[in-house]
Amino acid sequence: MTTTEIAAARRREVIPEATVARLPLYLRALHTLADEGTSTISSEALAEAAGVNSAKLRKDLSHLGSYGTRGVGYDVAHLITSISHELGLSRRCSVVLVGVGNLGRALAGYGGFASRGLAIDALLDADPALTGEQIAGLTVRHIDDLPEVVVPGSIGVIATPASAAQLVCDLLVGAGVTSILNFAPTVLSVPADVDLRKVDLSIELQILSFHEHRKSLVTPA
Amino acid sequence: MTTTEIAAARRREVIPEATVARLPLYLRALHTLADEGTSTISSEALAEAAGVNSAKLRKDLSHLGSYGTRGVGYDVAHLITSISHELGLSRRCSVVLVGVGNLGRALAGYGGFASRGLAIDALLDADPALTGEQIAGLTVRHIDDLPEVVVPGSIGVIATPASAAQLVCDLLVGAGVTSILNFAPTVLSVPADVDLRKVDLSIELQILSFHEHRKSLVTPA
DNA sequence: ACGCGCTTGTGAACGCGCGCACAAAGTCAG
DNA sequence: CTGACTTTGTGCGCGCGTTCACAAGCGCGT
Ligand SMILES: NC(=O)c1ccc[n+]([C@@H]2O[C@H](COP(=O)([O-])OP(=O)(O)OC[C@H]3O[C@@H](n4cnc5c(N)ncnc54)[C@H](O)[C@@H]3O)[C@@H](O)[C@H]2O)c1
Ligand SMILES: NC(=O)c1ccc[n+]([C@@H]2O[C@H](COP(=O)([O-])OP(=O)(O)OC[C@H]3O[C@@H](n4cnc5c(N)ncnc54)[C@H](O)[C@@H]3O)[C@@H](O)[C@H]2O)c1
Repeated sequence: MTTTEIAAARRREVIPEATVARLPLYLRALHTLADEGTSTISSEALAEAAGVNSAKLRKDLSHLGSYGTRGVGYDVAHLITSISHELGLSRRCSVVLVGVGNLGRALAGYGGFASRGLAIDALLDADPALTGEQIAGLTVRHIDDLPEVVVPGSIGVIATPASAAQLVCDLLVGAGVTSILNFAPTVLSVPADVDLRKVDLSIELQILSFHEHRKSLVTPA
Repeated sequence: MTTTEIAAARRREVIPEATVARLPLYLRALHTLADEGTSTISSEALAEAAGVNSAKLRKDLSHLGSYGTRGVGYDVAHLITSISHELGLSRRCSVVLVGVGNLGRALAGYGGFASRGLAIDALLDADPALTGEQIAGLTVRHIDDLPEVVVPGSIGVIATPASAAQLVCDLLVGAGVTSILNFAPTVLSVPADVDLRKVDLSIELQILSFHEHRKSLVTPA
């Protein structure tokens, strides 16, 4: 890290969580725009492409300290660099996936991560029958090898059954992982310094089910 | 729907979106408790199991109009019935999945939905080579058959490449679907009366990447 | 050089959700 | 029956996030 970057990090205020969650959205829209040859874009147009309010977009970008030009808009290439750097995607980010079942295989074979600086670097499973198998160019290793594949900054992904999730989570934390994405439908407990996010498909469907149910109540068949 | 239910729906206030998102969490914890033979539980204990604040839990449940007993707690079985009904899970909810690729297959083979009143009823794909194939007890049908498999109240799931997502989305809306879950990394536009939720794994990883990057800044190696 | 029109950046108001803390309400023992 | 204990239901204040609306800033045409 250069001294310039350190200074920039100090100067920069803390970025609101809600903003962080939208930066990847902007980044995707910007990549699309760049591919189309667009070099400059207004907050209005970019907000439209990202599906958000333009004032919100401007406020979000202002947190980055990346300045647009009044009367013109934002420089697409500069914004991509700026957001990528802020998200830590400039230097490739290592991802360790635990649980190579139905979901794990789909994730391992997915190309959408690598294209944005994220790459799955290791596949782990407790099933001896799976270790050694080649999936998407990676060799499945035994869960006991976890400490060997974790490097500082690694992100852990849990795709095991719910019953094994807390155990695997503890192993990850023990190996030094401080950022975990959990697909198992369980509440996991982690130390305060570990970031834990979850993706729960059942919950998403149940939320939709709720609204569908509500619609059927106000509009009785 | 009985007149009692209509009356209940009228009496019940509108439930905050944040509460709706937590009901499935409570429901899961309650099912676990019921399986263990617990018949009564305090808000404190249930909140612990669901990983939320107990005051928040009580406020959430108060929206349901389901009353606990002071000094005792909540009746587990009654709460399960009450939440399930509120989420519209009492009568089975039909799910139509479009796009039987890596992710679509994983979803189709997943048993976690059916166990909670949600069941995938139809698999659709545009690839003629896939139509007729049996997956998880269902026959893959051609996307052109969409109108035939959609019933009132169906939930649509999009697991196609991003390039086809808006097209598929329009087809779903055209067929009468008003609740859609999208896995493709694109912004979709839908009429105002359609509920659209998205699950974006890349975004989750990028958010974790951001925090990991931040940690490395304040603790320079 | 200068003003016109466009776009950014942000001040301020609003609404929502969270969590503390407590009164009301019910249980249970004696 | 009474009193002590337990747990619910909620009033209230706080902080975050969203949005409107506008002043400040910049480029461009003339
Ligand atoms: N498949 C889906 O579409 C889907 C959808 C929603 C949620 N999920 C959740 O994602 C998780 C994985 O789902 P799946 O369908 O891939 O399950 P799966 O049973 O197909 O795969 C689980 C894998 O985890 C491995 N495993 C078990 N214990 C382990 C341990 N202690 N350490 C390492 N690996 C271990 C198993 O060997 C297996 O390969 C589950 O928690 C499931 O509830 C899956
Ligand atoms: N695989 C993953 O782990 C993963 C992770 C994150 C996001 N996603 C997203 O989920 C989506 C699906 O991913 P995937 O890996 O399963 O892709 P995939 O290419 O394996 O499967 C896509 C399927 O959609 C079908 N399809 C294409 N156009 C269609 C149309 N117009 N109508 C109906 N079906 C059509 C294809 O025939 C194919 O079977 C993609 O948008 C991807 O970005 C996938």
